[in-house]
Amino acid sequence: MDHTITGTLLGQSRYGKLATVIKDRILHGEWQPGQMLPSETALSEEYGVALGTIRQAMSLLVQDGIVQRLQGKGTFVTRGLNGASMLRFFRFNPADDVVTPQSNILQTRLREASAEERLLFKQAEKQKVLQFERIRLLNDEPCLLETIILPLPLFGPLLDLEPHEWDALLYPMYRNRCGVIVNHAQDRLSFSHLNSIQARRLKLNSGHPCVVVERKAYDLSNQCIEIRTTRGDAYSFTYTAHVK
Amino acid sequence: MDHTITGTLLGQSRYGKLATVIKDRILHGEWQPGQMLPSETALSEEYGVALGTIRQAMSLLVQDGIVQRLQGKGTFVTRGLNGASMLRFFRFNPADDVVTPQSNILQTRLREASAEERLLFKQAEKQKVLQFERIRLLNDEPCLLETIILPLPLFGPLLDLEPHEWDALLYPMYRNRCGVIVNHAQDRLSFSHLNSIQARRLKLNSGHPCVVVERKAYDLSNQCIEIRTTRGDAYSFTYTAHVK
DNA sequence: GAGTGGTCTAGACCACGAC
DNA sequence: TCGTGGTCTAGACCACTCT
Repeated sequence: MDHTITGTLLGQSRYGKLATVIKDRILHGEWQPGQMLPSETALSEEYGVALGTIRQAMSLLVQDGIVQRLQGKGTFVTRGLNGASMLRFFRFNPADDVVTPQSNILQTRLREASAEERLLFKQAEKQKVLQFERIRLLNDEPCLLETIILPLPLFGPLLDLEPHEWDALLYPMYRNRCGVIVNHAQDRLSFSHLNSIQARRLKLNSGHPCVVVERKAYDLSNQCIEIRTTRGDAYSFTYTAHVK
Repeated sequence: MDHTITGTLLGQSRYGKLATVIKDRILHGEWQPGQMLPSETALSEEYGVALGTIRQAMSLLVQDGIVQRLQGKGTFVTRGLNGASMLRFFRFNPADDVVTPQSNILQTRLREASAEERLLFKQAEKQKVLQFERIRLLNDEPCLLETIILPLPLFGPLLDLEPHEWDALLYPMYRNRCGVIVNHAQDRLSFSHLNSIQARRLKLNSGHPCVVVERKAYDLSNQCIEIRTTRGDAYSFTYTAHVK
């Protein structure tokens, strides 16, 4: 195979070009999530570069979170985020952290995408989005209320699901049913109050203080594939950030 | 000079040992913040290792935030955090971000360190701490209320200062007056309400919702050197976090 | 033992900054 | 022009995993 790196990608080092080329091959599905990439030596021969150059390219992909390297085993395409739970912003149960909360899908509806959503999702004109709400429960007590918006036609396979067919963890479900890998996300936190409907669902009083987490999730190619708004009791809010 | 890397640091790669050795030399003040380290070739000769090995050691120090490398210029010891402002958690003025808020020192007092503080600061028995409050203002309007605790004798040079002699930015002041470099910090966010004293100082009502940021700041050797608690209007709170 | 990534070497040349 | 870090090569050996 002639995968020789040409000079078409200007302004980059050789390993930079290699990284983007290999990334493209992954995005085109040449190697599926969880699968092993060719070994360093194989790639260095295929591209006609030194081992060290391949290694530098690979370390870029590791930084991007696109591949994962394991000594003695190989280099593997990432499976993306899985838990990435909103619970990391809240502390509902001081005792156990490892619990996966239950999930209740409340209602799903199909609607036209707004202008802003079409822009984020890079949708064509008059495309639709799938919007639904769900409640997450710990020990049968509601703790988080989520509104989730997904672009069509990418998430078409979810249209026919009954509420009880949804998994408790959405991101692995996106991968299995729609082939979508969630690679990273952006969370915006702010403070607000629950309206009466939200309050009833969380078994709190109307006007109760809450923290709002607005998440935009992206796939391997930096395409936004989910908009999620999560509300939880402000008194349960706790978050730890590391500065530089 | 015989700086040959011996086998005394077990379980590490050669560049790992080199990194800790060079880090120690920095911590012992051999090269001051802002100064240039010896070049790669000089270090490789001094330690009798290949250039690439020095480079790997250096990239570890870059990751640690201890040095900064500039092509064509050299490798420099970090000057640490400077602004690192609490304003990044709040949005008081949609227009301008670049403004440095004014600073008002309210009161300073010397007191015994609590057990927890002695532990964090690694203080000897019966050491004291310097505690003070300050208000930060934007356009002459108070926006943040801070309580700051510093260990003695490290921060002794600040004991004799009059309130007006304090700088608006504390971290550069720590460096200049006490030789303390703030390298990283841990912020813990939660939600609460202002008591009557806090409310009066922020010109808000008692019981007004607020966000509390509890910060622990550390120097180059991972020693905690400041405990800071900041309160601000919850309605001005906004924070963006990147997930993986 | 065969195959993987991790470490290390001893060179070479390039890109950038300062003088 | 010189010194700096950045890139690249073509080897070698080590540590780990699987079978």
